[in-house]
Amino acid sequence: MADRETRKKQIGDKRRQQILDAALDLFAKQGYAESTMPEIARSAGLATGTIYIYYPSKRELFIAVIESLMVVPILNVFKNETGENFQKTLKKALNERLSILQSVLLTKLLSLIGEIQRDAELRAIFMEKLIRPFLARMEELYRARVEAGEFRPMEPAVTVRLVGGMMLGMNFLKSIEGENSPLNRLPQGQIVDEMVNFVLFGLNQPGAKPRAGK
Amino acid sequence: MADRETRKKQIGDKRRQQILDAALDLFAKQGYAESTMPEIARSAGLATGTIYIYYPSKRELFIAVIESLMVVPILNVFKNETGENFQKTLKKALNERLSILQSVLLTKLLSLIGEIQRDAELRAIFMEKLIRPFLARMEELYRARVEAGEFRPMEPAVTVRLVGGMMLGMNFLKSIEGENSPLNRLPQGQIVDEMVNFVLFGLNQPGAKPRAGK
Amino acid sequence: MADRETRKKQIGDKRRQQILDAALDLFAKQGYAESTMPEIARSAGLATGTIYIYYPSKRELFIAVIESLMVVPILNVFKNETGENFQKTLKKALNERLSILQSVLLTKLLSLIGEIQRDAELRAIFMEKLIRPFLARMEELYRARVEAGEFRPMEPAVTVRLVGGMMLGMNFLKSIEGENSPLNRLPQGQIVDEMVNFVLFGLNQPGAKPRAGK
Amino acid sequence: MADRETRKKQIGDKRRQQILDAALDLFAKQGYAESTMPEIARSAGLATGTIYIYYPSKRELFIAVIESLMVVPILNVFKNETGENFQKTLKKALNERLSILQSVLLTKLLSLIGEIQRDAELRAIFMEKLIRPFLARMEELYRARVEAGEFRPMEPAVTVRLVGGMMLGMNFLKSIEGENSPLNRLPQGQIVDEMVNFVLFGLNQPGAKPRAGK
DNA sequence: GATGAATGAGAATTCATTCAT
DNA sequence: TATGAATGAATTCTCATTCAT
Repeated sequence: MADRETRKKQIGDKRRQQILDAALDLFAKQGYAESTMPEIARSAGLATGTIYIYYPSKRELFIAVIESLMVVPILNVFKNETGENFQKTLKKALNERLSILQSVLLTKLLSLIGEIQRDAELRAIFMEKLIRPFLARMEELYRARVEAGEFRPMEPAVTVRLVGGMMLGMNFLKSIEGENSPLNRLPQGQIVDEMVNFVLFGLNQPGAKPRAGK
Repeated sequence: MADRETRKKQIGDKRRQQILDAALDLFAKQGYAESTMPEIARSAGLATGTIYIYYPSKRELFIAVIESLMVVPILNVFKNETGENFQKTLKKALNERLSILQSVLLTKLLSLIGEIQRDAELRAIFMEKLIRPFLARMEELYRARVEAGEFRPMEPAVTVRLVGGMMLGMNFLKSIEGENSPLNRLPQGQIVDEMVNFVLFGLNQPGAKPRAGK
Repeated sequence: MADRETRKKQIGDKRRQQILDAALDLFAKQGYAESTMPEIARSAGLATGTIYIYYPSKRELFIAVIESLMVVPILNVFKNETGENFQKTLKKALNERLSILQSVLLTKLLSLIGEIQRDAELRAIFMEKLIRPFLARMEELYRARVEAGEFRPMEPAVTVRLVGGMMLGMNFLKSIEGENSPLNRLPQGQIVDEMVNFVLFGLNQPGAKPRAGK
Repeated sequence: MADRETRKKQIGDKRRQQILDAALDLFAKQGYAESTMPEIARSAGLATGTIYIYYPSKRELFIAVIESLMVVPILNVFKNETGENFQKTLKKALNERLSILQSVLLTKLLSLIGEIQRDAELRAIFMEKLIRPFLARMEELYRARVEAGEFRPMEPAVTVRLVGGMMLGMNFLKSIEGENSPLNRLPQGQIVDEMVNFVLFGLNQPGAKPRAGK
């Protein structure tokens, strides 16, 4: 039977994954250039040469690693939200999925942003597979809300980059602050509440009278 | 006289700057590991050995480069704003200083974020010299506005990371999108308007009736 | 019965030959070091490991390849020639057998001469199995002709190396010139005629009066 | 003054030569693939990395080595010979220059013939710089002798390859026989005499009556 | 101070050989 | 027997750093 074949393929897939996992860890922790093939191999529990059976070069391995990050569940942050009380729904959704934004994967991705940005091929992959779909999905949702009369009409290109950037940027700050970030000392519920309120209503104190001119 | 001394020192400073400039350029364009000392030297118009007169090692040079970025005028984004019509003042300020956020320096800094993040010493410098002052300055301004009754009281730690992250994140998106970013096709005035309105009032359409719960 | 045994042996011989053929091809085309075992295996339609069942190492395989070349029909170039009109006989013989000298095998052998020369063991095999018998055979024939009064008596050691070297050297030149060799544009009959005439009578124009000494 | 520059250049040339010498020795003794860069460096009294300052890769070094062999004084074997007693002149010339054919350089060249033959670029260099000029020079001399009525008219393309091949081939045989070659036990004068006589008059015993046909 | 040739440790990659299946 | 994935020693090449000039 093709049992033998199947088994072989499975082992191959397993090896590939083994290597990918080890490589992602090391690349994220030490950067691309500072991670050596023997190191990756050791970390994957394999011999150096074995990696080359599955990935023809360090660069190809890196590309595979980056591509594996592109399926990051970031896109799921915006699943279709059509609850009735929109504010509540949003909070619920964010509460459920904020962790996605703070996932290990996203942190690893951020740590490799430099390498991605500097390499044309990687940048293209990153744009096509992650950034564009992410922004497109946001824009779609935003437009729907505007049509529903719930959101103010703004330039969508700006809006999605403001909100999307906010999510990425906040996560980046949290990630670089590490353990010490005050965000770690606040209950997630509160953070989500503040986020939602900020996104919906801004910083403005509604009753505030515009300051008088001189 | 100490004229000789002075002259010497000036030449030294000039050399140091020459090297720093060349190194920053290359590090930002190619990353730390991919930039070689001979390359940096050539780009600075010097011989390889000369660099070692001013910086004891490639790593020290990198640290100096990163430190040179820490004086980035980012902090000036929030100079004291106490105009009377607060919204107008903010717009004026942002219009003047948005370019700071889109400065070449910030782009270079972003491209080296990975290297900074992975190195404890650099991360500490980055936090102390840039992130913390930046967030502290924002927090101070925010608190003042809250006391003035202009801003809603929120948890300041969250607020500043939302707004600060938004600014960084939007800039990052713009930078990674490159030429193709739609933001490049909008007049800066409009972008600033949208930003300010978003920060002040959020996405919410004021008149919208909250959707009825089931 | 030993039928099973016989069958096994036949398969073994076939495998051995398969491998030998593939290896000879590759070694000749790319050299020893540049030919890899997986490559040889693929070219033989076998798995890498299978080669090691029949040859214990790459080196042993190479030796076997070289030995297989030692049975090259070069020796037959000088089968017993005792026709009556000696010149005619020689031409006929050469016409029949010149192709031997231009055989693919000899070309392959020449391309591996370097490897053979540099390895003491291979050099010994080459000398014992090919060069010495070849020269010995020539010498024997030459001596017979001298005794028959047909050839001038010369130092046989020199004579055979002159004539043998001529045949090898001409073939080498033709082989390295490849397609472009003018020899390819002459009819073989003419070449043989010229060769025989040269070997028998040299370059000298019979009637030429020796130039007067000073 | 440009003294400094000159000095530098001289050192560079010296290094280049040092490396070339060591590389030629090793390549000839062990072959291209079997000679390692550290080995070559050690043999040249330098560090491995130093070689790469002067030759960008092992292959380039090899090409330089082969090119250095192309100036081999082989071409001088046929300097213009126009003495009056042609036979004497030839003997004298060969006596003086036979050593050229047996030079170390030619031996080294022969040992690398395989590598040259298998590499298109090297083969082209070899043909252009050595084989073609060598054959052309011979042809020119041969034609002159024919016109002078001293040599029989034959097809020059064949003649030069016969005589040239003879010289190469005899040398090759001597080289592969090594110490044991009987040629080493004969006085060079005798060898030259035999060569010249063979080339001029062939093997034929002048008085021999052609054997009767059947 | 300035130079850049020299160094050699360290990295990526290859491939003969082994061995579990 | 036959297979081909796994191994790791060996090879080429790079580059931070040193130091004689």
